[in-house]
Amino acid sequence: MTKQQLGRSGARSPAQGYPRGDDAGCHVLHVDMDAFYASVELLRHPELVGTPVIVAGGGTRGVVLSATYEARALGVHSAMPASRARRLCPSATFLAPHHDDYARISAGVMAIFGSVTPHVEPLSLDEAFLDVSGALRRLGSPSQIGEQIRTTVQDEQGITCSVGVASTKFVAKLASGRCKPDGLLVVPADQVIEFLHPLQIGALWGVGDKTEEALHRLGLRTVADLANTPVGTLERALGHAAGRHLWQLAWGRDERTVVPDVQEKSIGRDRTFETDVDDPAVVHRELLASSQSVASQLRARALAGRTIAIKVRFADFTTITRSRTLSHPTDVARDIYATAVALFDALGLDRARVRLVGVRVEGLVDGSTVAHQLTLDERPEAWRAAERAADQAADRFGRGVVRPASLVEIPDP
DNA sequence: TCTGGGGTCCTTTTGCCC
DNA sequence: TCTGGGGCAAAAGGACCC
Repeated sequence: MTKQQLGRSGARSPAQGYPRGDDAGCHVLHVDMDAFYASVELLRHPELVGTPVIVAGGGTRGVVLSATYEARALGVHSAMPASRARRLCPSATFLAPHHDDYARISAGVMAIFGSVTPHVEPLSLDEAFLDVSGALRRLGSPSQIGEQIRTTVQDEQGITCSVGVASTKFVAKLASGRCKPDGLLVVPADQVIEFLHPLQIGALWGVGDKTEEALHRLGLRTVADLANTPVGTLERALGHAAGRHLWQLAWGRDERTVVPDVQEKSIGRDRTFETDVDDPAVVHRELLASSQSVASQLRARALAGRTIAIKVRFADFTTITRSRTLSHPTDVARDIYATAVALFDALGLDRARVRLVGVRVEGLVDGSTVAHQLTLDERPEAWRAAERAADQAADRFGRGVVRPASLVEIPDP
């Protein structure tokens, strides 16, 4: 494992190789698990360590969720259609995902972060920002803390992670990406520009295919090119917010702080059918199942929402959304479903081939303070009570028992 | 090569009110 | 009564992230 100019430390090398003061002011850590889903699968399949392993969504239409580095070496990457991955890498072991395992390991990892500092901002199951400025006296320098985290995660959870250490969130994020797998990279505060400017534009957090294309059209390829372009030009090409934001990032400026306890803004569920569907009754059934799933998640988190949105993706992959805002927030599946079906039926589809449907509830508020008023049904409290009872039964006997019963209980209007 | 499922944020359009 | 426009919220779409 090589040590790069900015202070990469390899797998087990100690943190004390850094010049004193190297990480001064670098109070933001970005910790990212390496090939998270695949690594968790290897815990159950140790015989596959060192071989190409690909975790892919179920069904014929799955995509790659995660792949070991042996598979990545052959060109496999996440979000790639599983069918293509199979062609690229026929010798790989394909495994179905086990989300409960990932959630359990993730909770363990987040608990380790929490023992370092309360200032933890999870971004997903497998990564988080930490602000360690309050932990320096107790635990050492930021890079020492990073190494402690790496060791503890490896010892307690059996998987490796990479840590970026920097003075801002987005540089920490880029740093962790550039020392993967199983590394740690410090970007000293006075070397941020040297770190950023040689990078390709597409490496920036927030630049995807479309934005990269737009910037290439302006003849810009590196972060230095971006930094040396008038901000007005970027605003015209990318929109006001994105243009200005990227220009700021190109100069290493990122005011965002680590925010623990970020509140969710929406909860939803969508499903891709195994084969395209043109029967409205089948779509309705899926809307019902999704409405029930969303409602029970809302109740489990004591949330309710006012805006119901549906998403419909057609066979040609064009996607539309429709939404309606209710007079009061709800966490009742029956209300969500009634709204979702009304939105879908209003599309007036004449047996169009539907690939995916989804239901999302937005405008979330604290569900415990919501006054439960009459909305779509004259007896909403009765329905809430019935659905709560179903929640409890599901807790006790498992989802499989209750869901079909609920499907029968709530007739199509 | 044929594209998941969970989200966030931003922009543009539209309808409404004054 | 007609017209214009500002301001606002909701709706819709799209880009992006993991």
